[in-house]
Amino acid sequence: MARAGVTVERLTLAGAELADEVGVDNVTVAALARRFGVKDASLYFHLKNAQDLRVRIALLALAELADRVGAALAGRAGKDALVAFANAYRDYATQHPGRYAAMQIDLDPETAAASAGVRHAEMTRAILRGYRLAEPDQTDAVRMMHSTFHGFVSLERTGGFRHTPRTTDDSWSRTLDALDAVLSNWPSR
Amino acid sequence: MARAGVTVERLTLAGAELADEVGVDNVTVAALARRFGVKDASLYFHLKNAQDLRVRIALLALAELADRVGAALAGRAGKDALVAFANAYRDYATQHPGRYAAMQIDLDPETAAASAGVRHAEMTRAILRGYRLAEPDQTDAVRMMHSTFHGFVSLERTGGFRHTPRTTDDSWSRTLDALDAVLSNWPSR
DNA sequence: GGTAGTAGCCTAGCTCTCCTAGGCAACCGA
DNA sequence: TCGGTTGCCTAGGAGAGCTAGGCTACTACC
Repeated sequence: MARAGVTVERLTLAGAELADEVGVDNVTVAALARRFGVKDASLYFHLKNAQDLRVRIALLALAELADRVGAALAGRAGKDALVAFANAYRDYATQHPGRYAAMQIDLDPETAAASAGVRHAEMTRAILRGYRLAEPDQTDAVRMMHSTFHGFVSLERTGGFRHTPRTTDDSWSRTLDALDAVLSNWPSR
Repeated sequence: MARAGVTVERLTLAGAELADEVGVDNVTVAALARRFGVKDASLYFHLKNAQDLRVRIALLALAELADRVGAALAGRAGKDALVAFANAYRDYATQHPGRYAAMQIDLDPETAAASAGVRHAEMTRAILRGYRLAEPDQTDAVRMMHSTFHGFVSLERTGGFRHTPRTTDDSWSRTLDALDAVLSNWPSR
């Protein structure tokens, strides 16, 4: 009997594609096995369990997004960098909704610390260099920025903005203007 | 045989409690049936299916949150109203993580239109009256506000801020200051 | 080039969830 | 008091998650 050539890497990638097609919640070990023409039980040789698969997809997505954001950020500063970061972030979520949703699962601390999430944090802080914020304002600003990006993208995905006619692209652009404005003029205590 | 007295309302409430205890994803028809001392199949007399249950929990949560926010907003205006709204929102998410997570599920348009989500939108717009923003800035500001709240609360829940020592309460407070500042001085095109 | 060991897949089978079909008993109104 | 409806039941199928144990293809080493 010919071997299917299954590896954890191929499983994770196929799982990520599956997530983008049918949503993370519908990424099952059984469906993935079918995609490889293999029995579901066979995948437990490569994966600890179903949650392990989802965590791997999340880590892949984090790394991919960090790569994209890093590339978008190269050679830019100030508002230019802010907009590039934000658009790379939003574009990734739009093109890979399943991967983006997978990123939101709760990683345990050590896994999170070893993930590309750390690179995200560094890059977010790098943007703020253009705005000259000292601690603890910097941390607060990083958190606000991340909240705005994630919140907007997340609400846009789940249809939270659907009831108003205005295009989300326009609101996104103006939200970035507003974010730039408040970062440039961070209110003092 | 004595009847258990199961109703859709009681099921929804118990489902919401279950969601807060074990997470929305673990709210199963079977677990709910056990809680009522009844067979799982019996619940399908009251519920269409498992998704129906989750939608009902989401609608309950939306209504509860709208009530809280409405109460918090009474007699307030300007930044005072903004902070009251934001804290009511965040407190609800903290006290009812399962309900809050349930709120994020994608409702179909007519269900959403009939939900308390409409009241949320109205109240969010009401806050902005204190900031004197005209359309389309108002819509953009509403979206940014909602994004910031949801993003912050959501990241806080999933542990996105865990890697930095600063307390999230402090960052939250400063984020609201920043939001107030940018709403007071909304950048023109 | 034979063979021992391991890696990669299999079948069988358990539990759990979701859901349907069909049955019976408790309650309610006429 | 006697249908009719309501509320629960049992039985059972499909699919997901996962374990145990077995067979086979490849690899490495002599």
